[in-house]
Amino acid sequence: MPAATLGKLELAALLAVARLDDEAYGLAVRAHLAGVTGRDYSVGAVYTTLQRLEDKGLLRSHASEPLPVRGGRSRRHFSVTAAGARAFREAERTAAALWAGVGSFTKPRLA
Amino acid sequence: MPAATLGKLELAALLAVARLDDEAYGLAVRAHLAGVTGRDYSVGAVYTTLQRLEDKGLLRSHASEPLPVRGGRSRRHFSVTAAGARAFREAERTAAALWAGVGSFTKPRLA
DNA sequence: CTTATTTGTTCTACAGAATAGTACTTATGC
DNA sequence: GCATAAGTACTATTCTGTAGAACAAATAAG
Repeated sequence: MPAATLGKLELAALLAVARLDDEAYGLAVRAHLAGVTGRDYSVGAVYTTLQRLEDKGLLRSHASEPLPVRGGRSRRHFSVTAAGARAFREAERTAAALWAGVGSFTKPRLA
Repeated sequence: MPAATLGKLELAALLAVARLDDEAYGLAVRAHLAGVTGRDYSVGAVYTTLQRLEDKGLLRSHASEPLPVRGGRSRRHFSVTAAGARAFREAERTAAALWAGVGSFTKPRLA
């Protein structure tokens, strides 16, 4: 199976992990998503999505050592797998095709 | 309600209608989607989506006169409403923000 | 040391979107 | 009238989106 296509939040989360790189853990991803999409996803929404991506083999995770700061408990760090990178590029191609030609389409013809 | 965000197929269908303009009816949209996304959506998938968009007020439709060709029955033509155009632009902004900075990200760091 | 506070993650549920498949309708062509 | 083509509508099932509360672990406070 060609991994079917990613959902929108899934894709956004995948990109977030890729970008955050070493800092890619649950709450950080959530914060990043808030910045990028302009909306506030619930904690559950984010973790569920990350979990699904890992189940699909697009992400992998490992627990970090606790940090010596207040509330500094162990984090679950995510990273993109090879399959994840592929899915990512495919999504990129599709998105490009989708939006191609509509660049100057800021004023669609209304009925 | 801020119209919630559009699903991926919904967005693709909205764009298809906008582009096809006068030729935006069920099967044509379906064909366009196939070209753009590279995958074959079932007939049902397309109509269900278009219907949803109309229910949300992002599209409107009207029946055309039957064409004098074999099988040329009346088509249901769709067009983008003002609300649809707004949704469209908002999706465009979000997509831009999402992909911004990942342009040269064709080779994500793997774990 | 006992409690409060902070950061982080897991669990449980449900609504909505994606998607397929089949049936139904209306034209034309013989 | 009957076969065929082009379209659309209906029904059902799975997957994704999304929220909210519960749970865990670490340090700061008193």
